[in-house]
Amino acid sequence: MTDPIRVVAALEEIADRLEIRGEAFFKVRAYRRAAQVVSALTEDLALLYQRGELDQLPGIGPALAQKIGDVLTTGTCPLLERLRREVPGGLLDLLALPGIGGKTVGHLWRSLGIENLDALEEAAQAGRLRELPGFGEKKERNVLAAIAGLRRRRERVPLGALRPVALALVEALAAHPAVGRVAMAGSLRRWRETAKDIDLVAAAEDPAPVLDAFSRLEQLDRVVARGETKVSAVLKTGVPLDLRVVRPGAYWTALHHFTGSAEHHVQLRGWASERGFRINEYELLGPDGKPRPVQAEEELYGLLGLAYVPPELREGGGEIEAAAEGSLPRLVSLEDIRGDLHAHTDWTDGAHSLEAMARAAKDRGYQYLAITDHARALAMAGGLDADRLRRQVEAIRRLNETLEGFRLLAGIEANVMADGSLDLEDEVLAELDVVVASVHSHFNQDEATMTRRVIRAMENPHVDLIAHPTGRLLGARDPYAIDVDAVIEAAARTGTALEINAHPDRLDLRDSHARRAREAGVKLAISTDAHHVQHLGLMEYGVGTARRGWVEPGDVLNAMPLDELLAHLGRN
DNA sequence: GCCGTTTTCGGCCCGACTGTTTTCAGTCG
Repeated sequence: MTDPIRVVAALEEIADRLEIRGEAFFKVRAYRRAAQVVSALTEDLALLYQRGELDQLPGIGPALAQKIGDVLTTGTCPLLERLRREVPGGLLDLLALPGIGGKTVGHLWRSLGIENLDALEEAAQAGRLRELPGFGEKKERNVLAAIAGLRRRRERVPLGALRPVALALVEALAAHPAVGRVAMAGSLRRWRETAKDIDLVAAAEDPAPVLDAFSRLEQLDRVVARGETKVSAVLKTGVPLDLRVVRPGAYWTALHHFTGSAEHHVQLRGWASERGFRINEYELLGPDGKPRPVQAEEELYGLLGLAYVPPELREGGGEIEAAAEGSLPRLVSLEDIRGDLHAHTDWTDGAHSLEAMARAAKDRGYQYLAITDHARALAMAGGLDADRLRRQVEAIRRLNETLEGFRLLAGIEANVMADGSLDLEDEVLAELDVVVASVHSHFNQDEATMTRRVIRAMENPHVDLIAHPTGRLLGARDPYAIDVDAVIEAAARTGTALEINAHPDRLDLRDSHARRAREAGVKLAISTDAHHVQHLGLMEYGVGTARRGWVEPGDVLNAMPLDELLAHLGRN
């Protein structure tokens, strides 16, 4: 039986290809909507199928139920296969270009015979796009810029796409009887926001059977190189991957070596050599030239007279000096997090009810969850106007009476309009526990205008924090032009917190900005922006990013217990 | 393609913006 994720992917692919083919808008939307319904499902999709209850789901009738059933049992369906023959796959890449949608892709294909990114780039460079109705020179330039941006982003894959894959591979390896220890290394272990490849390190007395078993894993597309201790392969998703298998005695030095970063190693080896030590992939050699046994990474640093440097800090950003003088931060961890300050419900574009979100947060051991649905300017998401918001606040207050040891906070994600005003009146905002403000429109303002706009929003005394302050979508959209340092300065001055949006497609603020913010004394909120109960689990990505920014629990708004948080927000 | 105290056809979350137009199509959230 196929994974529900495959079903969602198939429905979305059908929608994309139908749209390119010029199919009726509402038909396309029916497939998109079905994909959303399936992905938000809390019941077991396969079970619903077996009971013949798929067409009970909202937006799913006999035709879609049939197709979902086909995909569940066979991995595909006749319509999808036909569309794959009729619509070139290269056109799907074009949909990822900002400013290009299904209709335009269809025109480009039918009028100019463009079937992929390269052909589009060539046509734009040759000035052939402006021949199309609705196209001009400016749009042609925008297309070229969009292609360049897409290429730049695709060199590295967002952490959120690779980490689960790496964890699954680690799990598969750990199950092998010959494997002692195994872990992911490289930039994934350092929680870097994107990665070029997956690095795994394992310990085994005899590497050969482990390498054999690994080479046969179904996730691999092909093995590129195979040596005594190493396999290089490419996953079916096209991501390169290295596994090294070393003898148990060399595991910790190998893990450390392959965790990096290169810059950290350069500095660490410099420090070590000044003290007569040498470090390589397999061992730590003392001033006497003899290897020192290393049973953990802590020991490696300890033998060199340094405090343990967590992987997230190993970037050559002053961590060696700090480890030497004992001034490394006590990094925030998942256990410090007491709640989540940015979440959506089915009152707007979230998948689940207030109660379901509250229960999920409570089950995670949280003390609180802020409901911050979209405000009215985000019309497509069903943004709340003052009346509906007040009704939601009432519903939250009522629900709180039934939730023991847990509190839903009534909030809003207000839109920062083009001029920096908000799309709800101050008197409404004053009734809320927490006000999150964010930019969802006019992304292409110049830097000065955008910066003034966000700062004006922070100057509103009701605004508690700015969500995803730079607006980027990893691998999809560059940040808008904004002077982050000016925003940090204004945040410090106005006492406004800045969000580290934990969604792995955002991670915004990014690590380096988070570090500058905390140094300026700005409070940070690590928030998931959950639109689904499962998104609450993305918190670890935000924490990873915060750790890379040297963030301590005391810097984090949602590391505060409820009463302290309410006092900080000025609401008791 | 789905759906129905607007019920078997004719609707289907909506408003702003952009780049192209001279009244609008396409995109975005």
